[in-house]
Amino acid sequence: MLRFAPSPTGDMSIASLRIAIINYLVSQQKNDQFLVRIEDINSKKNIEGKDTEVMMLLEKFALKHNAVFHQTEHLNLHQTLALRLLKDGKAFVCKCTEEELETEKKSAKENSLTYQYSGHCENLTTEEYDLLKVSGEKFVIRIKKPTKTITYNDLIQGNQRANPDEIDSFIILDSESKPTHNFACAADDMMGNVNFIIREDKHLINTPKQIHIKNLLGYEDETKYAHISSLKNNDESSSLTWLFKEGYIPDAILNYLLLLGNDKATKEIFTLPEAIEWFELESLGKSPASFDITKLQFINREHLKMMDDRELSTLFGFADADIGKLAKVYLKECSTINELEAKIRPIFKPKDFSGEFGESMQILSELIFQAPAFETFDKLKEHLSTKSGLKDDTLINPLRQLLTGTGSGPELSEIYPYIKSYILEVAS
RNA sequence: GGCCCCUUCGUCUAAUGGUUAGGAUCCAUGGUUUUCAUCCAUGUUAUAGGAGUUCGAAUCUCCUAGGGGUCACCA
Repeated sequence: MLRFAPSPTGDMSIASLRIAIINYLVSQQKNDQFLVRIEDINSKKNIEGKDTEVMMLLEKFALKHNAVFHQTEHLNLHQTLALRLLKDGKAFVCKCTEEELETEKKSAKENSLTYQYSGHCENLTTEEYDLLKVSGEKFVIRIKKPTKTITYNDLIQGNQRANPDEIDSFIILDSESKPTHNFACAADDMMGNVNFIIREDKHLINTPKQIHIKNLLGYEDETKYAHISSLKNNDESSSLTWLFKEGYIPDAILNYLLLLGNDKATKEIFTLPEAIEWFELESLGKSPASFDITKLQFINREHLKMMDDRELSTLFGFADADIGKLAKVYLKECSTINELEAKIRPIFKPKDFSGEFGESMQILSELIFQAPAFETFDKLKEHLSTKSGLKDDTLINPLRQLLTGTGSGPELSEIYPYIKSYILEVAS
C-alpha cells in the first residue's frame, strides 16, 4: 500500500505534487494500492476547501486513488492507541506546562545545546494520573523514548540512524487529547498497512520517531522508505496555480517533475504511462534540483505538439481540428496556452483598419468578400494581386495585418489552409 | 551551536580510477525564409577551493568554503 498524505493548509506545491506523482507511479509499477490521506488534524491551520482542491488536482493529473479519508475521522482510533501505550507503560502522562518547557528550550538554545525533554514526569504514578484527570489540570501523553538506536535503510538517502536521545520522549497526544502529527501518521500508516512510504526529505527526521511508535504498538511488517530530495526554489513563481494561470498543461508539468533528479529517463519528453515503464525510484539523485521555467517551457511546447488537434482547439473555444493545427503552427513561437491564445484570438477579432496599411486592407477585405473560395493561399494571392494591383510587400504586409491582426508571424501560406473556412470572419 | 544532507556548463543531467568531461535546454553567430519565428549548421560555457592516495582522480580520503534541512502541545 502506498499513500499520499497532503495537509489542507495551503495551495498544493509542485514539490508536493511531485511526491503524489511518484507515489502513484510506484503503485502502478508494483501493482499496489494508492491511498490518499488528508492530514487535517491541525484544525487551526486547515483551510476550508483545500482538501477538495487537492483531489481535483490529482484528478487533473490523472493520478487515480483507491481510497481517500480525512485523518480526523480516526481521532478515536488515535486516542485508543495512545491509551493502550499508556496502559502498557510505553507512554506516560506529562503535566509540565508549556511555559516550563519553553524556559527549558530557551536555556538549551542559549547554551547551544539540543533541547531534550527533562524526563520530569516520566515516573508519574497511575494514582497521580487519576487525580490529574479529576482535577481538570491539563496534561499530555508522551511516548517513552527508545532504549536502542533505531536504524533503517532509505532507498534514496541510504542508511539512517537515530539514537534514543535524538528521538526523545515526545508528545503523542496533546493537552486537548488530539494526536500529534508523528503519532497520527504512524498509527494510520500502521492501520492502513502502508508498507512503502515515499515523501519529501523534510520527513527524514520524523521517520525514526514513527518507526519507534510502530515498534511500541507492535507493528512488525517491514516498511520501505524513500525520502525524495526537495526542490531548491519552491516559491511563488513555481506554484501550481501560477503555472496553470500561465498556460502550462498537466502532462508537461508531470513530465518535468519526473525529469528532475532523474538519470534513468531514456528521453526527455514522455508521458506518465511511458515513465511507469522505466522509472527507477532508487536512482533519483540526492542533491536538490532547482525549478527552471525555461526547461518547462520547452517541455510544455513539446506536449502541446503531441496533443490531439481537436482537443487543443477546445482550449481556445473551438471544436475544430483545423484550429488545433493552426495553433501548432504558432507553437514555433509559443510555448504556453496563453501565448497561443494571444496569437489566435486576434485572427478572429474584427481588424483595425486605421493603421499604416488600412487603405490596402480595406481593398483586400472587399476583394475577399467578393471572391470565390480558394483552395490554396497561392491562388488567393494571385487573385488579390491581379484585382488590386498590389504585390510582394505591398500585398503581403496589409494582408497579414488583415488576416492575423498583427504585423509578423508565420507564412500566410502555412496558416491559410486552417483559416480558409472562416475567411469571411477573419478578413473583416 | 549539535546532528544530517548536498556541490559537474546559467539550468537539468552523463561519465562506477583511464573520454578531447558527453547530451538536453538556454544563449550567441551564420545559412534558409518577402516579416518575426521555425528549420539547419556552428559556437561559448562546468568538475566549489585546497591537500593527500595513485602511473593516472569529477570519481577514493581529509580539510575549508558555500547551500539546504532539522532540533515543537506544526503538518
